Amino acid sequence: MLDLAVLGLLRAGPRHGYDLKGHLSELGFRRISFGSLYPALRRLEKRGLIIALRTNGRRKAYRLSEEGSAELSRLLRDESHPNEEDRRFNIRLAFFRYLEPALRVRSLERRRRDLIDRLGSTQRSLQRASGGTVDRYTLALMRHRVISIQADIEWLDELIAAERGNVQIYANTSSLMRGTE
Amino acid sequence: MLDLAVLGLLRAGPRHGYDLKGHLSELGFRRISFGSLYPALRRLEKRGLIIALRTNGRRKAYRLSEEGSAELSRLLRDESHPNEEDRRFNIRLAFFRYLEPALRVRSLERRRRDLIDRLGSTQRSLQRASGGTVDRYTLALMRHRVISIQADIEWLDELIAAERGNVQIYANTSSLMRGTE
DNA sequence: TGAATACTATATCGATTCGATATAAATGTA
DNA sequence: TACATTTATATCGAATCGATATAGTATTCA
Repeated sequence: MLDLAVLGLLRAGPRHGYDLKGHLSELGFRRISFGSLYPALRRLEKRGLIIALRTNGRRKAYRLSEEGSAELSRLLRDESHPNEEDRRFNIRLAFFRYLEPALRVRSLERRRRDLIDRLGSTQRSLQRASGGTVDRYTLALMRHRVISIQADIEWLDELIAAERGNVQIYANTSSLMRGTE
Repeated sequence: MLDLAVLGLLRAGPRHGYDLKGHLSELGFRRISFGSLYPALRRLEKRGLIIALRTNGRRKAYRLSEEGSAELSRLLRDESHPNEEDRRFNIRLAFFRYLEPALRVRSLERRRRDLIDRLGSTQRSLQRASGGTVDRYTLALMRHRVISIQADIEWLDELIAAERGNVQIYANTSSLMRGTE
């Protein structure tokens, strides 16, 4: 999963470890630690997917190799993960531009099916729980989960529509900038 | 994190491993694997926080010890995790009924501050990215993240209001049951 | 009845990831 | 100059994941 993120970032040009961490944060993957990032870099270097460039000072920059680029494509295409982790899908999406356009809609639709499944089972859980057995906090949690999944599916529908018809997404942005306070 | 979940579930009565997994799924923590659950049980048993009960057959049920109950309270109270993981907060919330009522609002408000922080930094990322440097998928991802955090904060506000005023939450449930299709 | 299939249940293994900590150079700033 | 912050890499033990093994029990149905 980190491999995917690292290869994806290096696809745009050479970067060193600390720099990668910064860009991952910008992308929203804030909790990825150096304790996984640096080992991942050595791992990828050993596999020949990235190549260390000597730079001045303590920095060790890496660039993507041919094999690395191929591996990135493979990971982006990869359909062997049924019901993949949210984080993993998000990382894939962040590098969607490197996925063959023809495969993008398919990938989004697969994600949609996963979420529909999840919605169903979460709703069933909720319905069982609504029988009065469950305390209000758990119930609140379950309800919020349903709403979140529904919102994710609607968002995905917009992405799919945009992908199909080249529709403009999110015409209005002002609400995104209001501070909830 | 798993410790918290296991202790929380056992608080309501003895259960065996497979059973715990099932209940975790019901609660929405679907991706917790046996590869972490069983080691966690042995870990907790070794620390004397849970006690194995002999049952018929292959089952090994566990019950919470006095120390386990104390540890659960401690973990629920725990404020040493600034900006805790979403998953961890959700697990704490699922067992909120075991947290002293006076501490509940505080805990929710701390979570709210964390989310406000996250909202701010995510919005700043988005604003930087909107300068035209970033592709549409990454942009879509960042925008969706902002919206999700805003929704989480609003949900939290309802929880806080309910906690303070004993207000009924979610009067209307019908929309939660519609299948998005 | 008996064979095939699914479900329940525990366990283990290597690899990955986390979270905390150490170290030190460069840079800012009082 | 002295001190704090930021940049940067590294390491360590522990937690978690994901896949796989094993085997008893229940269900199905030919």
